Amino acid sequence: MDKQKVAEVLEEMAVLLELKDENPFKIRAFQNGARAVESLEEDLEKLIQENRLTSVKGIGEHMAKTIKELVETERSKEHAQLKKEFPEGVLAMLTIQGLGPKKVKVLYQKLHLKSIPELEKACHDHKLLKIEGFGEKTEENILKGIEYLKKNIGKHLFPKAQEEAQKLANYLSSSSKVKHISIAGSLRRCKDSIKDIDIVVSSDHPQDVMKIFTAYPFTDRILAQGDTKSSIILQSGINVDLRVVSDTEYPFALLYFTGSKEHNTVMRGIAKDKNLKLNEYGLFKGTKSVPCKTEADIFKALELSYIEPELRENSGEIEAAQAKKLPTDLVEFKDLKGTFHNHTTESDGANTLEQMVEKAMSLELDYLGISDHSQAAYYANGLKPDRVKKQWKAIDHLNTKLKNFKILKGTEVDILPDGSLDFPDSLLAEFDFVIASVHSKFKMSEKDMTQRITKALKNKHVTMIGHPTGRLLFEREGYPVNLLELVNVASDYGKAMELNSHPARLDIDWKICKYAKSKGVPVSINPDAHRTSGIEVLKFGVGIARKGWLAKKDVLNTRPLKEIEKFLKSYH
DNA sequence: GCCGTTTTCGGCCCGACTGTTTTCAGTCG
Repeated sequence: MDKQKVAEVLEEMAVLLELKDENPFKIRAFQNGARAVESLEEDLEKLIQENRLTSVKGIGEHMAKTIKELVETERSKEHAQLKKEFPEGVLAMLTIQGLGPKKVKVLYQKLHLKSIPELEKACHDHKLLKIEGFGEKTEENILKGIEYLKKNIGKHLFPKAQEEAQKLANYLSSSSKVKHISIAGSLRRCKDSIKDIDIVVSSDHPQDVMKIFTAYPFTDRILAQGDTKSSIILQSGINVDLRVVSDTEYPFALLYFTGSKEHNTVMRGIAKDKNLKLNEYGLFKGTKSVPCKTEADIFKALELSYIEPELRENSGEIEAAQAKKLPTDLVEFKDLKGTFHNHTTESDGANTLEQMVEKAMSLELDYLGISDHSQAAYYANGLKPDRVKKQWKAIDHLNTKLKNFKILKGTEVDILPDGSLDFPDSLLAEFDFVIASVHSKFKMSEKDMTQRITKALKNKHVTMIGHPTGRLLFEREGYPVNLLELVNVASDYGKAMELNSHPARLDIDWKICKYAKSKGVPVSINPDAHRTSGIEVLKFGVGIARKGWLAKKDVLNTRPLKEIEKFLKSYH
């Protein structure tokens, strides 16, 4: 069992202990243990072999034994014992907003509710009112929470779907029967939430390819198997459609199955205007087909500039392609020269300043902005001014030792409910950059929230707003805020906007990126990294930025260090 | 359960909000 898996088991044990109403500090010990394992720099198996597990902070005798057991036998007796006490569905209830372990435990013990559907019915029948501590509002909120979960059922975050798709694509490519292969659909378009995986293959032996496909070892169920199309459900629960076509059909199939549906509809209309017919098999003039070897050829045949897959949402890209006004140099990962918004062990990060810097250097970045939390973020071990100054010293010291790399001193300062900031201006003035974020009091009216954030953005020391809507995909809606107005203010005051690259955030949304670009507001692609591997999520931010039509010049952190320092100086 | 320039027990990040109560428990960040 690998680190990630071990951490997940420990995390689940913490949840089960919570359900059992165990000592809260014991629960936290398991959570800490999980985090410690997950953020291990060293090889877990090596640590076990050399009997050094307990030397890791947060792992004691007991946890070390459990981890060893998990790695060596793939299971833990204690974990199995805990799981036996609560049915699966009871754990699932915890994913409902506003329902924690205490309430779930009562629902299970008093009403014998064992799953979300049972809970839903009980709410409709007003059975919860009988229990002390539960009222009408609670029932309403639970139902709302269930609604929200249902809305997102069967959807997956981009990285999860991407990983599964890539694994499967690699498996298929290893067959000599597969000539061309591409991941298509919403994954290829870099959408932030993915419903299923589409793969397009060209082959002279479609039946063989289908056999190989349905024999994929990580298949849970085969839904359909034909000569051109087969569908399976993976063990991870993701649906996969495979299309197999001939080599000549391949570019057309790829275009068609990349979509979007709306984009395809307009494309077919354009073909029709030229007396042509476009479908997944080809482009036809009467019964004669127009030969195209690549997607680019198809666009050319329709007198359009090439449209990158990320842009194919029918949101103006076809008109722009007709007018030859599409951005030609969409941002790429290699364009990023540095990045902001990174946490260290000073606040709630899992890795030290040194480790974060080392990672950034390995990604060939030239600068890294450190922005630990401010004092109001107690839960995240936010820094008081004296600790900020200590960190500055550490950064200064490390900077003198670094060649061709610079650490920028920043903060992720809390925006307090009245729009004021969690540090005095005198302190803010001394940071290289300031990210201002909302972490509290989400339930404000849109007007009040917009005012609150606007006030923060207007503070002359603030560089940008962090995760501007606070959304967590599939978990929580963002707070209500008028983003267009925020972008307008950013434009007026010469500020930047953050594109938080965390796959569950991807905040601001790609649609807002487009608006920011139109207003000349630079977008900063930030990782919001809480560990070294967290910096790698920048690639997802790049995907969203591309989707939002951002070219290299529209992204703040494609600028070289010298330019960035000049830009940041304007905030002093 | 983990930790300790406090060595074998006592402390472990805090505060706001909500909905339930009528003084507070549960949840969240």
